Amino acid sequence: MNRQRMDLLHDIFHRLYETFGPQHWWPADSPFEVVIGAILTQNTAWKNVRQAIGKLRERDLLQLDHLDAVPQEELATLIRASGYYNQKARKLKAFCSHVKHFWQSDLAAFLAQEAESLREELLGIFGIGQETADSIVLYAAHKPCFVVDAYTHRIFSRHGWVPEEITYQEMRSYFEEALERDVALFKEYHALLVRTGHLYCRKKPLCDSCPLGDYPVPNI
DNA sequence: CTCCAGAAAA
DNA sequence: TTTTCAGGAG
Repeated sequence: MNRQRMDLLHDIFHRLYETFGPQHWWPADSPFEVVIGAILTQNTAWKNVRQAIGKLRERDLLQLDHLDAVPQEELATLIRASGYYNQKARKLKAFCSHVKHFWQSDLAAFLAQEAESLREELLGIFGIGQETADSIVLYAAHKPCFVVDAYTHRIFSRHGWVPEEITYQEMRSYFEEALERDVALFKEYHALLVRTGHLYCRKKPLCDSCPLGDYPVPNI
């Protein structure tokens, strides 16, 4: 395998880990709560998602059969703080409905299947795209699937480590082929990249104080 | 490419 | 006030 890439990825990880420490992802009390969070946080700040999940917890809706029984309109008002609430209410209902019909609401059994088939089945559910599917595979099913998000692409393309027009699949392979298949490593790596993107690799980048700021960034 | 949408930082 | 956000569907 590409030794250069392996060294680069490990060096970046250690720098970020030394800087930020463990991120304790995913912040949730159960696999189902991970799924809910993964859908609610789509293009939305996590602070808003926490408020929405708090509302669901108040009503004891952080269980699949409970959430499945709530009308979509009522669910939408409860998750209002997370934005796109009508879309996301429909997405949550679609997930519950799928597991209910195909797995008799046995979420643990659904998540226990082999990683690739789980990923493909997730992608067939309304509202679950590649990043959300991979987040669920990694943080709810605890299988080694590297999660790529907008920050990951932004950080790596800005440094010239990957081409700007790289696809999601190519980005995922870029990491999975160079890193050991370690679930804990994948969980921590993605969390650290999100932290870095959130704090420094913004649309208006703050390279001066960024822990990766001394890596060369080619002029565009 | 456009729509979905509220919250909090900038 | 404007920008940005742990994206995905049509």
